[in-house]
Amino acid sequence: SGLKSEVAEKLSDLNVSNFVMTPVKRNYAFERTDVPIGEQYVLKINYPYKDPAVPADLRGDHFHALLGTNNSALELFLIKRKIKGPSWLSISKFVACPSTQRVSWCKFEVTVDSPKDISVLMTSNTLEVPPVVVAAVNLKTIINEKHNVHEIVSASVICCHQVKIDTPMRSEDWQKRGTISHFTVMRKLEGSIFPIGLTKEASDRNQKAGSNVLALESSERALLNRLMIELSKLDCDVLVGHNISGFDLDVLLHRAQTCKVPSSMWSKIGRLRRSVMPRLTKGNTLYGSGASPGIMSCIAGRLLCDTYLCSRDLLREVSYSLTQLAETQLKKDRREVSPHDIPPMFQSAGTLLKLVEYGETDAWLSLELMFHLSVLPLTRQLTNISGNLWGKTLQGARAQRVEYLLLHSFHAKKFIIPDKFAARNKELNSAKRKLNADTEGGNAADGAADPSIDDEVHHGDQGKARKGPSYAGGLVLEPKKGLYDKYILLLDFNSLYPSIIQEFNICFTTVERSSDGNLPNLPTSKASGVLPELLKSLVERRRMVKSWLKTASGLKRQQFDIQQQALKLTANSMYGCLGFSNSRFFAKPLAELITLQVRTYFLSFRSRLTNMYN
DNA sequence: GCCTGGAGCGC
DNA sequence: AGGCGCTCCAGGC
Repeated sequence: SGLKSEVAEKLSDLNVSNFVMTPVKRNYAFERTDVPIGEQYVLKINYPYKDPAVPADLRGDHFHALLGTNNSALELFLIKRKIKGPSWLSISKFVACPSTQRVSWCKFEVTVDSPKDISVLMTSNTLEVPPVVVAAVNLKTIINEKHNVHEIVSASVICCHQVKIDTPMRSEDWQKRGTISHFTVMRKLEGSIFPIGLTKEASDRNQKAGSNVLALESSERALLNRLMIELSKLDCDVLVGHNISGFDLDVLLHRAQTCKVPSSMWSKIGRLRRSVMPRLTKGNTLYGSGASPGIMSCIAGRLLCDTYLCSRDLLREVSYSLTQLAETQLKKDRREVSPHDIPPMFQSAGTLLKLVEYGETDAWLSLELMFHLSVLPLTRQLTNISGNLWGKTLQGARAQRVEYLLLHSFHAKKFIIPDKFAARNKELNSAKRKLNADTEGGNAADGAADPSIDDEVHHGDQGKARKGPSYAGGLVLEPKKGLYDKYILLLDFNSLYPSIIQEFNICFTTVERSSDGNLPNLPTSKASGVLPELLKSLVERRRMVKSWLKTASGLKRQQFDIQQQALKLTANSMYGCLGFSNSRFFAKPLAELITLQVRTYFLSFRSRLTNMYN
């Protein structure tokens, strides 16, 4: 037909030679006004990722919108293969990779031709969840005054070889003999030697342990090399540390760079072979905002658990320092060592062995904190519910969890899903940038503020300019002052917002949005929307798990408890993302409609109560 | 005395 | 890199 030949022509203009086109039936229900709502025939185009992407704003005589032009390969893979978090996969066809062509440090690497050769194993319920290897890392550094940087003098690792990810681990579970190993690698200060007796002590310890538990190196470079070799031997699945993403990894990779550690060494911090060090600092310089994308790419293939960030998320404390948390959470004393305390410790073997002890203790405390908070089972559950990446859940990324939950749900019901950056906003933003640049570069004496900028600050639906609320939320009644000494009734609704969404069938698919963005009407359609169905299934799953919880005991019970918490958390997170202007599923009219129903319901509930009890 | 914005808590 | 509602407080005018 005309459409096919037009598309074929446009694709060959882009040098895309190998493509497949199929007419398919798909639904659309999102915010683009140039795409009709409801079911229709669309042309699905497939071609390899090696070829360039089609510009999202490309139009033709036979088509007037393009969607999904810029989807990431990873997202497409997870959504289309219906992979929801860590699970057993079955790979039907693969070839083992010859050692010369490997891209990873993995013991076993395969190449798969088509994503369709990979599918979630349906019979996986009967399979045991495999344990993972967790390595806790702690660096001790001194400060180089001249360059104002940290230099590493010692690195300690505590490794736990049999960590369960489906149930919490009690101390006696993970502290079992034979499942834990430890080592510290230390170096001497520049231009000096190790204190007398240290070398002997180290070799004694190593002999007694039957392995290298204390390695002494002559330079920072040698220390880093040794650390990488030991870490690659452990080949851990999870790296853990207190503020590891804000400090240890950053220092480690910067020092590897400065000391010219070869890439064949430093890249063993992750599971991907790399030859060039990525840009380590990029954008987020804010303290406590997690590791930079460059750092994260270095540890690809391993999960990162920062107990400082986890504690901030899961606990309510005055301070989240390891010392404070060790005291309040673990009931343990911790000795604080600042970088300035360290150089004097090099004067005697005794104090230097203390430094080894402090390093290993810190790694241990961070590990213990991770188990104490059940970080791995909880984040794994959340990830299995939403179907995102476990590593992202470990970094927080709540909005992304909801995004994946909805991506999976809508894809399963044959909906075209919204693009990551709506083409409309992109055009708008770039146009605005251009406008600003023109104003600045042009006549600065003009003085008058650009009305479009002003406009954005006040309305502020998108962007960081938003300060005040953009729509009405919950209703708070004026309290009636006085002393109530007879009865005080506390009423708590079960998941109020999710219940309202279900009760009034509020969904992208059911609510008709007006083009001016005004408050829409309640849906009249009987057919259940995707959001209400999704919430219903989450609530049902939770009810089920809670019923198992009643009769279970021990580890099983804790496992169910974590699962039901995760289900509740997921259901309750969804509304927040509807009102989040940077969300891919941002739909202010829906969020507004939900809060309106909550207010209306609340007022009618109050009048029923006052009628009943006067 | 009035207004505004940020912090911090609540759901 | 969920939302809004409310109180308190500091600071500018």
